[in-house]
Amino acid sequence: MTEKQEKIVNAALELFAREGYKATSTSKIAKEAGVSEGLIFRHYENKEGLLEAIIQQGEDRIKLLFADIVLETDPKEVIRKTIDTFSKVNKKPEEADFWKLQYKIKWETEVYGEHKVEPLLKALAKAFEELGYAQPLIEAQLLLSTMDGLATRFYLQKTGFDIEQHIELLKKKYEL
Amino acid sequence: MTEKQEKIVNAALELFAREGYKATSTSKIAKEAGVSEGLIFRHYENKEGLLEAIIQQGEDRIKLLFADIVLETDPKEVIRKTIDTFSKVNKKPEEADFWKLQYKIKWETEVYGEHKVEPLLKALAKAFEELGYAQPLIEAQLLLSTMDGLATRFYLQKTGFDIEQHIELLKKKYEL
Amino acid sequence: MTEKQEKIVNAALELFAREGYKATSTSKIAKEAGVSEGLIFRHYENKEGLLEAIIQQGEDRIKLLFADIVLETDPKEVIRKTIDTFSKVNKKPEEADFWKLQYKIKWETEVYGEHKVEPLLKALAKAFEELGYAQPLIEAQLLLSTMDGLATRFYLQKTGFDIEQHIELLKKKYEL
Amino acid sequence: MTEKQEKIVNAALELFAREGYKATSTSKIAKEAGVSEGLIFRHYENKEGLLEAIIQQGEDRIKLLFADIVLETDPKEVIRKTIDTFSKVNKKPEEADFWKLQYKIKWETEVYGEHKVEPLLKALAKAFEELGYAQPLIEAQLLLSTMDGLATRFYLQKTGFDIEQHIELLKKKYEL
DNA sequence: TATGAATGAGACTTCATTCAT
DNA sequence: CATGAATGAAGTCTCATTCAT
Repeated sequence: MTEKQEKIVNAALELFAREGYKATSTSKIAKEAGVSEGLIFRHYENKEGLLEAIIQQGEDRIKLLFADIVLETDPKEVIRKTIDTFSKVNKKPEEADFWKLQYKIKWETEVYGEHKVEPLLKALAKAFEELGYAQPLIEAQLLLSTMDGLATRFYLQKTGFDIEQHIELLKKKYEL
Repeated sequence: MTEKQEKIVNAALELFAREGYKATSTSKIAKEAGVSEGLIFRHYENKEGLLEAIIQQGEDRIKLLFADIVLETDPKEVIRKTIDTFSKVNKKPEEADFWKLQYKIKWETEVYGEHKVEPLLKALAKAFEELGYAQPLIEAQLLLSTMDGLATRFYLQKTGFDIEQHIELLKKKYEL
Repeated sequence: MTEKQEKIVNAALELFAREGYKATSTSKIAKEAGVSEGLIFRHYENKEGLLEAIIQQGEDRIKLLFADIVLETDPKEVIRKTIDTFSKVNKKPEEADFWKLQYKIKWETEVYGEHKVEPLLKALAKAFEELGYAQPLIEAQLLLSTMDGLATRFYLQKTGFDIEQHIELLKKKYEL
Repeated sequence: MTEKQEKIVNAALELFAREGYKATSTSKIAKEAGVSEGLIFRHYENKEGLLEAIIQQGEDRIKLLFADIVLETDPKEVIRKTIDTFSKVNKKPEEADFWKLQYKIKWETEVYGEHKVEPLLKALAKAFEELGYAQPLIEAQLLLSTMDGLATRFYLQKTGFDIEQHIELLKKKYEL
């Protein structure tokens, strides 16, 4: 990846996250990246190709994040790490765009991206099972949904939404 | 609202919900509505104006839905009704577009629309307080977030996502 | 066909004939026609659609020209009229663009457009047969090819190429 | 001419012949030739320069082909050789692109290239004169036009156009 | 010699919006 | 009220060409 290529990806990531994929023009991306518009297409063929490259990057990053959790054996630890990873990640402001895009893009592409969280879901379900929960899979899905919902608020509700308290409450509910 | 006006709104609602606001052209709306493109602008001045009209309609409808809950005095009933209203509404296929748009538009406009749920949030918080929960407001927000997250999955995860089971589990957690 | 539509077609015809289809930009057409570029696409969907409309027009016109010949019963008349129609047509300067395009477009689209001359070919073959020529179909094809070749020179050879003399010679060869 | 230069010319020849000059991008040529795009411009300055080089090559080749005919003294032989050369050349499939381009390029550049056939034309006219034809120059031009027309069909009419029969008929007409 | 990143102009096309009818 | 022709700006993408390496 050349230097300019990186600039393109960064600019696109920021703009897609802020304004949305459709609402971001390639000329805006080029201007923001300080690059000629044509270069985008030399490297990515398509505006969509650019998006896909960014999404792919995201997927790799997510897998990396979850790898640690999936290998964990203590069930309580699995749940705790899941919640913590999620909360930690959202707090790094320099990665905010990246994560916001992951949520936003779901609604623009209408692809939920189940497979991305599949390993995590399985690990969570197993953990809940070991802890004796009645419906471990549903339980796991519910937890992930709750965190999805919290993220939505976190990213869209401008006025100080303090996610920390919700995280704490959530942990208490799972006796962590 | 004339007959044609209604056709416009319905077509726009469906298309905005399915394809997104930005991705829906006024010409597509006109074609879908069986109306000339110019007519849209006679009635709504703007594409944005059309969206606002639809959002306004939505707000009215949501207020109506919640009015009943807000007046409820039994705290457990408040929580139960909140969950049930949400689950009932998502199940009516003829209203699916309407609700989907509510979720989708948040991400396109980056406006969470806090005020829409404010009364419901207050009622829930009061209910949790009366039931002796330690952090009633956080508790209320967490519940709403969970339902937001469930809706996201419901609307975006194509392969049979059975929301019913999650609803049941959720109720159990609140001892309903 | 509205007034502006006609202007578009005329400008396109002229430019396609002069510069070629590929080498003519829609913006040039719009400018030449005194019309906004967008209008071209409202009426023709595509640059290609515009070309097709023009070609279709041509086909209709050609059919009309040939209709007369095909109905002729005297075999010598059939051949004479074929040659004369061809020579007359090429001489009208206001139609030059139209005919030039017919020839030029063959090479850009790589479609010979056999079907266009099929009825004429049949009529010629029948005429040659009645006149006792040994290979009437080949004879007919050869005549048409000769006229194709003459047209090529006529349209491309800038310095005075006097087609009249060739026509006369051709007629003599068929004893007309 | 280096090896890569040859690859460029060959690729360009094929693409220009198949798709046309305007419709062939330098990037397509580079890809087809297995060469970097920049190299084309190191060797030819221009896309147009590349075309001219190819055309020049063609001219040399044509002169070579005709040299033999021009030196012939027997008038009937001149005519026969002209027709045969033309028919032989079109039958070699590995040279098809080369010849097709000669025809095609006329229409894209609107240059008939009279000078290329001038010596041949003169030789033919002389032959017809010696054979006592009334209008030897017109006669010569007519013959060349016929062959032009046949070539057009040969190159553009996909469904089996058997040029052999036309050649035979043509010869008969000149009592060869 | 050869590459391939980079560019700027311009290609085709879509879009929201206006306006005469 | 309603149409649909018309527009100008902007959108995505392609292209010939340049240049540092």
